Amino acid sequence: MAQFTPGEMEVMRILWEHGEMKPAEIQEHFPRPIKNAALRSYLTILVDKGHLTRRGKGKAFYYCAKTKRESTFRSMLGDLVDTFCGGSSEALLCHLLAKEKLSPKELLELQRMAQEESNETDSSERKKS
Amino acid sequence: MAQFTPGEMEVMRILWEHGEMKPAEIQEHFPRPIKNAALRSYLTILVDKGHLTRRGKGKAFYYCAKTKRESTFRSMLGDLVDTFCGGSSEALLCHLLAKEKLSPKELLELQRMAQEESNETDSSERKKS
DNA sequence: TACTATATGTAGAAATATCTGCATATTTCT
DNA sequence: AGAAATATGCAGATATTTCTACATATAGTA
Repeated sequence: MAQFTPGEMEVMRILWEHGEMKPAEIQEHFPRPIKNAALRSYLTILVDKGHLTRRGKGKAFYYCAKTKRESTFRSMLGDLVDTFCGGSSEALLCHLLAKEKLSPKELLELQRMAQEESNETDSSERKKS
Repeated sequence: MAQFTPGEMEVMRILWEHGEMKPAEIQEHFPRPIKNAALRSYLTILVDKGHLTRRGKGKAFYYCAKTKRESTFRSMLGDLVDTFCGGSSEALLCHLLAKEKLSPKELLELQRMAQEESNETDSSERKKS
């Protein structure tokens, strides 16, 4: 799905975090110094690719992420799992378990919290019906 | 550290899997049709960047991955965690636990296996001393 | 109105990634 | 030696990413 260049990725990160912004604001949050027009060329490309929307508001244009953070995360995580874990996210889980060195008790507690959170998400999405 | 383009990534994957190969062999394993010379331009760039080594063997040059699969994995996983999990790999673990829906028993078993494997790796690396 | 600050539009330069075509060299086989 | 198959060398075309420079537009204000 998504395949962002490094510069595009920075823009998406900033807009995911802060919501709708105009170029000058994004520029301030950029992790390295960048000229306004250079930044705007990223924005134009991202709009063309359908990852951002743009609307005039007062004097300036405001940009907003259309491609969702979560779906990008899933897509990139999937790519990583395909490349390095033979497509099995259980293998990735295994890798993290080896690295994290949690006690069995801590691990079970983490699992409980994780599944609680995902249930909350599910039920809030179920409101629609 | 590493930051591979899509084409470079394919080459690295193939060499990580198969070891030392010559261009025509890599070409056969490439996931899409690619001309020999196009593939070789990837190889030249990867040698220049220090990710591959090259040595003459018989008529042809053979290429071998110098940048390790594991370190690339760690680096890319780290980037993903920085971008989407606030730098905490525990947050990524949490995400996977929510998705995987393992029973507590299965989870603990997985942890046991994961930590055993990583201990084996540790001790084999310790042979050097 | 004229000045200033802020935005946008646009053309295109520079660097890099991807790919093509063709000439040349080396091995192998007859 | 001569032909066919296999490799390499290299020049450069094409596409994309990243960036620069400058012209123009618009709002607010002295």
